[in-house]
Amino acid sequence: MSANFPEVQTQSPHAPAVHFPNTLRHKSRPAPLPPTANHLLANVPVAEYQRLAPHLEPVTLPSGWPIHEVSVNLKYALFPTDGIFSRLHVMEDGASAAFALTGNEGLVGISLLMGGGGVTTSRAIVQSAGHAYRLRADILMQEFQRGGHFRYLLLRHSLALINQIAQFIVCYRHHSLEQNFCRWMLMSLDRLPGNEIAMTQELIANTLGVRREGVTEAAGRLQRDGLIHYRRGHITILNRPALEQRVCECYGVLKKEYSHLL
Amino acid sequence: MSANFPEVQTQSPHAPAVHFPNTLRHKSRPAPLPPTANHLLANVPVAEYQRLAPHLEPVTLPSGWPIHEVSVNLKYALFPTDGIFSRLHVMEDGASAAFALTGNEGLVGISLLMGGGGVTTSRAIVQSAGHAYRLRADILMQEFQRGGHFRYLLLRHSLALINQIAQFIVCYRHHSLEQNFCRWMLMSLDRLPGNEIAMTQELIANTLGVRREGVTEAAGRLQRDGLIHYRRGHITILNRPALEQRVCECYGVLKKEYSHLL
DNA sequence: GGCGTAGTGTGCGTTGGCGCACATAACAGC
DNA sequence: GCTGTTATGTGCGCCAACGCACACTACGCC
Repeated sequence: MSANFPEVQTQSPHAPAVHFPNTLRHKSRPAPLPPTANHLLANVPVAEYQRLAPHLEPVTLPSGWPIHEVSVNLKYALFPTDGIFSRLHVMEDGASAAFALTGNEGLVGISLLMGGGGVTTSRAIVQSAGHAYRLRADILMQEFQRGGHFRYLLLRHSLALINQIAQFIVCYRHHSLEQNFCRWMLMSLDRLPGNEIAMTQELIANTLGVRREGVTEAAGRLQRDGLIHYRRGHITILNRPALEQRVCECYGVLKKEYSHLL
Repeated sequence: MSANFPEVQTQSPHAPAVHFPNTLRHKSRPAPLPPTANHLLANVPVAEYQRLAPHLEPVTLPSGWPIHEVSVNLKYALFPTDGIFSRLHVMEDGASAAFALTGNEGLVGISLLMGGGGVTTSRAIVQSAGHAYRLRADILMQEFQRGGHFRYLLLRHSLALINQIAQFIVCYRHHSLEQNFCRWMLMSLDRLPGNEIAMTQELIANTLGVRREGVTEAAGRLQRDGLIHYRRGHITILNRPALEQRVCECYGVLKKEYSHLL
């Protein structure tokens, strides 16, 4: 719990337990990446960047860390440099589904920009450990109000987010569990350095909003066909082209949308 | 096809045929509603409103009218005063699902604001005939850039839209066809004057991303239980409280979110 | 190096929604 | 009123995903 982490903002004092194996902190080295590893920050003009830079504080985010719960007031926005961040909509009975997945192409904390006062309506967690730079809400807003290129970038990213969520809708609605799973793996892979994803099938199931056993079966099929290999909590992609063959169109659409951002 | 209508912007010259029975134009009287019947416009401060007012052109929108297709450049944003507007994400094979439903609380044409250059990634159609005021893209952008309260309202609405789509995700994922259907009816009803919705089961099925027969069955059950009555293309809600009993939590969540906007 | 827990495998029966193929009925236009 | 079209009703078989129950096993920890 070093001061490096963004303040945890939980609604209830009895938030679901989240595990932070000590090893994780060893595995992930101190952030070697500059803020410009984040595509948004990288594209901010120098004049604007110089105003922001002093306020960018590096944070290390271990896998499973809850960035924020529902109905909290955000104090910071996060600009990831590596790792993956997942936004989940959770229902009363605990059922959930991810509606967005963000890496170093975006930011977490949209509701700050959009006049929501930073009040969240969803849960955000660290899907894959990584690093980010956090920016105080007031500094973010101040720069956003100035209306330079920074604002353009943030709005443009918000639009991409809307499109991503809309695509998730049809994907969840019309495609099979296996296709959802393939899309999720490829999207994750695009935001990770290697070809391995560290995540339990249970968590994947929560992310996709399906049964854990369903993930087991799909993963089993894909392993049998030699596309992936997995062991407790780790998926290794062996044959990415074959995976792209098997995924639904949604992956391609989202990837194209993402490329437009650059 | 009076000049009153917003210019139709189709990608292909062979867009799917849309029917406009002449009667529809008779049923819907000439727009008696002022621009301020739209909640966004109603809340703009006078000084800003006076800049916009000269550019607001009334349009009449018949049921089924395609506001825009995918991949077109929007020339106008629409501020509805009545009627319902539905945004659909369509896939290659034609399968679709609505990801948002907008009445006089919002606007259609978000992508103009968000730096997308008004290039759409979805289809928008008129679900229930109504009226709107259209605003030229350049005027909209100009006022948006000024950064007054108008911009705040537009951003706030965009956030509500994001939350709406996210809620749709879990609703589609975890709730039954019948619950989706009930939610859709209640949301539509909230945006309509009477207690009748004019829409065929075929179109409802496209909106919800399910089979037409599934809608027939669900509607049959609800009619048998006395909650609704329907005839070719018309649903009348007879027992709204019972419907609210039967709908999933999503309706309540969305309604609450919407009330925050006011 | 054993122990316990968290993660995974498997096998049911159940079911909601799909796809297809028609039958039937309501309404619009003449 | 007649007629053609468009909307709705119904009955299949089928299958993906569910819910539950209970193995099994890998790995982290002491």
